[in-house]
Amino acid sequence: MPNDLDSSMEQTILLAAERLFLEKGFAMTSTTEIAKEAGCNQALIHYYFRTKEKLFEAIFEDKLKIFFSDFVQISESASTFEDGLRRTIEAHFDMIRSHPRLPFLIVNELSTNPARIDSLKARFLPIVGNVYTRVEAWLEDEISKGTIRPISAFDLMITIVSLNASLFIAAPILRQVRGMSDEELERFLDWRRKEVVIMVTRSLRP
Amino acid sequence: MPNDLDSSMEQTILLAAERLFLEKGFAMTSTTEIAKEAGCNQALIHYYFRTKEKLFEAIFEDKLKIFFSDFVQISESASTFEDGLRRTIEAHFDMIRSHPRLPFLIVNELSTNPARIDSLKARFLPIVGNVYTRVEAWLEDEISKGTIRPISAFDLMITIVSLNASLFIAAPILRQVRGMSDEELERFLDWRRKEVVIMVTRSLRP
DNA sequence: ATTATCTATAGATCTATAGATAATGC
DNA sequence: ATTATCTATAGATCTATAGATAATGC
Repeated sequence: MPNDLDSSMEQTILLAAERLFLEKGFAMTSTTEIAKEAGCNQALIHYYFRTKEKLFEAIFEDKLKIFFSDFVQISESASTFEDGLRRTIEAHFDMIRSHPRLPFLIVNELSTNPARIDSLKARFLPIVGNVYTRVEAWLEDEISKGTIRPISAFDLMITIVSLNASLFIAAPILRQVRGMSDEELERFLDWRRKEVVIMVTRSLRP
Repeated sequence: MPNDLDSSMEQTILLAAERLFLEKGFAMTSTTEIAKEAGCNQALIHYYFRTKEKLFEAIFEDKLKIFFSDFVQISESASTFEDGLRRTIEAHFDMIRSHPRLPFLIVNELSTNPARIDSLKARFLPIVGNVYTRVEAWLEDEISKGTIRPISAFDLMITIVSLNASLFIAAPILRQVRGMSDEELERFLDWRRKEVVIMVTRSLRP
C-alpha cells in the first residue's frame, strides 16, 4: 500500500500504540494488538521501531514533553498574585484535561519500571528546574510582601499537581461508581477546576 | 514439606504475591515469579488459588478492605472541628503510610481493568456511603454554625484522598529525582503530613 | 486415605527476525 | 534499486492441568 498522503503507516502505528498504551499501559498492550488497531501486520511494528520498548519510549518521551512544556506557561504577566495563581492552576488543569490519561501513564510506567526514572531525570530536570526557580522567586517576593504565608515552591507545586492529576486518574472510577454520564462528568470536572483554585488560594492566605 | 507451624505454604504464597503485585502490578507479575519468591513450584499456586486472577482478587479485596476500614476511624470524639479534621487527615495519611504501595495498586488495577470497578462497587459502596453521610452531617453542622465555609463532603474527601494518596504514589519518583536517602524521604513525608493538615484547614476557613 | 507438593507438558500467547513479495522513485 | 509490507516461524515466556510422589492424620 502506498503512503496515504501525509498519514503514513508509521504515523498510524504511533497513534494506535499511543491510544492503547494510554488506555492499558505498557505490559497489558501487545504488539499484535497494536498491529490490529493500526490495520497492518505485527512484523511492521518491528520494522519501524525495532522493539516494543523503543516504540513505547518514543511515545512516552513525547507525552512527557507535552506534560512539562505546558506547565511552563506560568502567568507571570498577571496583575495580582491571586490572579497569577489562578491562571497557573487552570493552565495546568486544562493541560491534563486535554491529555486525561497522561498522569496514569506516567505513574504506571515510572512505578513498574523505576529504571526509566533515571534516564528521564537528565532530560527533564533542566526544564522542571527552570519552572521551579521561577516559582520560587515569585513566592519569595509575595511572602516578603506579606501577601501570602510562607510556603516552599516544592510544596505548592506538589499540592497543585496532586490535586489536578489525581482527579483525572480517579475520574473513570468516580464516574462509574457514581453512575455519571459524560456530561455530568464534564460538569463535575468544571466544578473541581474552580474548587482547586479556591482551595489553594485560601490555603496560602497569611 | 510439612506445614511450617502457623506459616503454611498457602500463606507464604499470598505474602509473596502481595509483595510482587504491589511492586509491579498484576500484568507484570508472573505466577512463575511468585513461586520463586515463595520458594515452591509454579503448579502449587494453581493448586491453592486455581487462577492468577483469583489469587490477585483475594489480595486486592483484602487490601481494599484495609484501605476503607481505616478511613472510617474519623475522630468525631474531637473537641473542636479543626482538631477532628486534623486527626481525620492524619489517620488517613498514616493508614496509607503503612501501606504505601496501595494507592498505586488500586489506581493501576482499576484503570487497566475497569470491569473490576463494578464488582467492587456493590461490596464497598455501603462502607464508603456510611463514611460519606457521617462526614456530610459533620460538615453541615459546622457550616451552619459558621465555623467553616460551605463545602460538600465529596469535595473535601476527594481533596484529602488526592493529597495523601498522590504523595505516596509519587514518593519513589520524587525520592529518586531529588536523590533522597531513606531518612530524608521519611522526614519529607512527616513534613507533608503537617503541610496537608495546614492547607486543608486553612482552605476551609469561612 | 487424604492432602500437599512436585515434575512434565499442553496450549496459548507474545516478541522478534528471516525471507518473500509488492509498491515506489528514479 | 530501494523501501514498505507481508507470511511464516523460531524461541521464549506464561498459565493451567494431568499425573506422579511425598507427607500427614487417622
